[in-house]
Amino acid sequence: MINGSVLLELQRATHATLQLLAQELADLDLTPSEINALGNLADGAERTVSELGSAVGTPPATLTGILDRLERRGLIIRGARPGDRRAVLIGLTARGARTAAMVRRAFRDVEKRALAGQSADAVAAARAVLRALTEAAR
Amino acid sequence: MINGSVLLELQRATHATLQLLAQELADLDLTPSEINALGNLADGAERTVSELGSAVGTPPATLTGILDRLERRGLIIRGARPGDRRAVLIGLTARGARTAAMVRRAFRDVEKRALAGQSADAVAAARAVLRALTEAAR
DNA sequence: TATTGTTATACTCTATAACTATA
DNA sequence: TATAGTTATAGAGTATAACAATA
Repeated sequence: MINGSVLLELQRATHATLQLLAQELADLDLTPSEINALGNLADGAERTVSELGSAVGTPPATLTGILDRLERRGLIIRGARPGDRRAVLIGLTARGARTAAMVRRAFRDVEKRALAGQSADAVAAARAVLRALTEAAR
Repeated sequence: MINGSVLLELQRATHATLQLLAQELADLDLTPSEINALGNLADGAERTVSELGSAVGTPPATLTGILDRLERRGLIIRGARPGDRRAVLIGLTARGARTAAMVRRAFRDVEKRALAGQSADAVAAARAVLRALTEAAR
């Protein structure tokens, strides 16, 4: 039964949750990609463009535009990586960190609400499956 | 740990598998959205634009453009629904059915390969989690 | 009046390849 | 030569609102 395909369900869930997140964060005026980028940066660690790209799943060329907008809005800064001046380190500004914290909270809220009826084991299994799918696609 | 967020892993897995699928189906020259639409239509059942839209997770206005291209390429046909001439029924052409079958096979291949190391229980749990996320976002 | 789908608009995302700077 | 990132280009996806046809 193709409509029970894990991949179809995966895409359905992604679209649905991204729209919900964009709604909940409507005040911040962020696109799905911007939400995704900030969600990944929310831990405060700096990342190169390539590293962030592989975390969010978009190629560097696409990320450039997304980062341009985030930088123009004062949410991130681009800096040089010591020892390799080709690489660009992406970091959050103070304002970006506050925004990212709101994004992170929205993530948690949606997860908590959506997964309330699921056992911890089921969620752990789901994570493993998601990671396996991601790994297989490299 | 935010980078263990289920939602971040969800988006990562979706991006990664969609790119893999587009690669494997490169000969068909389909975009991710077209792959998603054909994957949903592959069971041969006709659907209205709204129904297909909620299955793939895109609003009708977006779907119109995707369906325009699929129709121009002779993969789908738009027909009227008996009894309600507002609705448009989307069906596969013979050629579209063959293309959809290839899409479906690629889905199965990717799933089989990616989930080889996962137990049936884990996959079932993952499906349940995906459905819960989808449901929560309605 | 409400619903279904399409149009219109403006912007964002995407792939690809060419380019610059650095290694 | 290879790598990191940006730019350029053309096309695809998106949200929103307005619209036509039908219910």
